[in-house]
Amino acid sequence: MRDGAILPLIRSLEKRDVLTDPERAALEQLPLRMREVAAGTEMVGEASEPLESILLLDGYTARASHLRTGERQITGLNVAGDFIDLHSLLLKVMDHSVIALTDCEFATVEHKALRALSALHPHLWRMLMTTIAIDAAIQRIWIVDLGRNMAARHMARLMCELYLRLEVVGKARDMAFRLPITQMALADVLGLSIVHTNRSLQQLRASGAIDWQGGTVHIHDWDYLADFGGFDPLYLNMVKRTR
Amino acid sequence: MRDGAILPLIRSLEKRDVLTDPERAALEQLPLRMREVAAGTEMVGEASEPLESILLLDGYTARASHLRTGERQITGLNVAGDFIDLHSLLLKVMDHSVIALTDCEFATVEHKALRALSALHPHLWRMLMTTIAIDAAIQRIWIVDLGRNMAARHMARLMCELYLRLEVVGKARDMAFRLPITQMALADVLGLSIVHTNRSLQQLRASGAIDWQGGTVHIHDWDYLADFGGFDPLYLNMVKRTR
DNA sequence: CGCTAGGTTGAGGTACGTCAAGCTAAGTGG
DNA sequence: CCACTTAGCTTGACGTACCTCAACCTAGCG
Repeated sequence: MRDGAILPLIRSLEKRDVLTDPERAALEQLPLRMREVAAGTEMVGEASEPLESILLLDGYTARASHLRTGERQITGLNVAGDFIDLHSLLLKVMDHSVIALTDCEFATVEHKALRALSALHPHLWRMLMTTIAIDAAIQRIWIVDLGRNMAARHMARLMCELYLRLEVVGKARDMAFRLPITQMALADVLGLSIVHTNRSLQQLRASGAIDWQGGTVHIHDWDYLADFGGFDPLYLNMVKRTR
Repeated sequence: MRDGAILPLIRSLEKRDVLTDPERAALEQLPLRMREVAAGTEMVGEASEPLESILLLDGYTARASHLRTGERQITGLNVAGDFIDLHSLLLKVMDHSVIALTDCEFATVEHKALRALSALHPHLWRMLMTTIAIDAAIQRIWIVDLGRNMAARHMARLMCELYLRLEVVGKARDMAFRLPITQMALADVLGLSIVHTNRSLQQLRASGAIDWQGGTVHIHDWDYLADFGGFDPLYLNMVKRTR
């Protein structure tokens, strides 16, 4: 499992730009420490100051913030291939926690090793910085959904987004993907109550656009789903651009 | 006006880290093209591919996304000293537009010049990348507010955020700052209707926490405002850290 | 076989939105 | 100097998307 562990990241980067052989080699030679955690584990605590970044290899993690009332809002979802908390290298103090929504496999990389990478491979470093900018673009879409979209449309767009992000790293195909999380977690993504999340989901099911059973989402009508949710994949920047 | 134009940016960066003299000089020697626009101008269009980045010197700009229904959601506010669309250097295609909410002074810098900077001053470059990460942190707070906070609390937290961000660049002091934007613009920030924005504002006024007249916000009771909104400035990363 | 986590449903409440009207202040033209 | 316009703010009445509470259902598990 150690070999090829970094493949999802490479796939994700190559969706947007060309990796040279030396860059690819540099990534493959990054000193990774392989780890696993069970669903529900807090992987990085709020206000902590990590000395390493996390590369997610399998499963789902969430960036979560907690209010004084005990409520929780998830501000980001990460999938295999995502370099979670690359930004902890820049910001030092975590303004949120990272939680494993499912059982997860991941690798940790010391900040030291990443800084070395930045010195030796400036273009590769720029590609990694680009992933931070893409995360920010995704957050902007979430802001639009939370501010101006009805629950079911918000859910529709999220499903479109997840499908494309998972497809890039080979975790989704044939209009289906694993999503073994609870409706409570989804509610915290959408900023809804569990009850209303359930009802919005039923609305999508009733429309024939998707179903979600046994932890697997099937998209039956992509065109309808994307149109209903107002999904435009531009923000995911899944276009290869020359350097 | 050309001289010292970049001062707000320098102030903003020095709030978080130390600038060496060569770094400071490099910033001051950036080839800037000074410009002004009137309130309401679209400064960068959605789906455009800018070849320069904008450094805001005075006024307010907003990142805005439009829905098919014609509704608008503002996903970010920028103040003097903010390097807007630094990320356009990384992402190429704009996923949103940038709008002047007030009359604005700004400078444009060619991407070419910024790339040169990245090669010559890697640490300075990291500081600029850090501003992207901070933007993302602010967006996460907005997601939390939109998802889980009542309108008046959301507004309270926003006012705290704006005060601190403006104070860093010398645009706010004595618990007051200029905010000559319309309630419609504020509504698009908060994801509310104009009517409800107005009523939430009145609630804050009635509580004695703030008032907002003639385009100037006065914070009468910071402690109450921060507590009511659940404001914790951690996410703004306004702490100087050694490199 | 009982326990538990998670999903589903109904009933009633609330924080919002929408529509419509009236208000104020600044600007414009005669 | 005054009518007129216009953008923005404010208020009331009413509608709705979503929340809360509470119950029940289902499947997995010790």
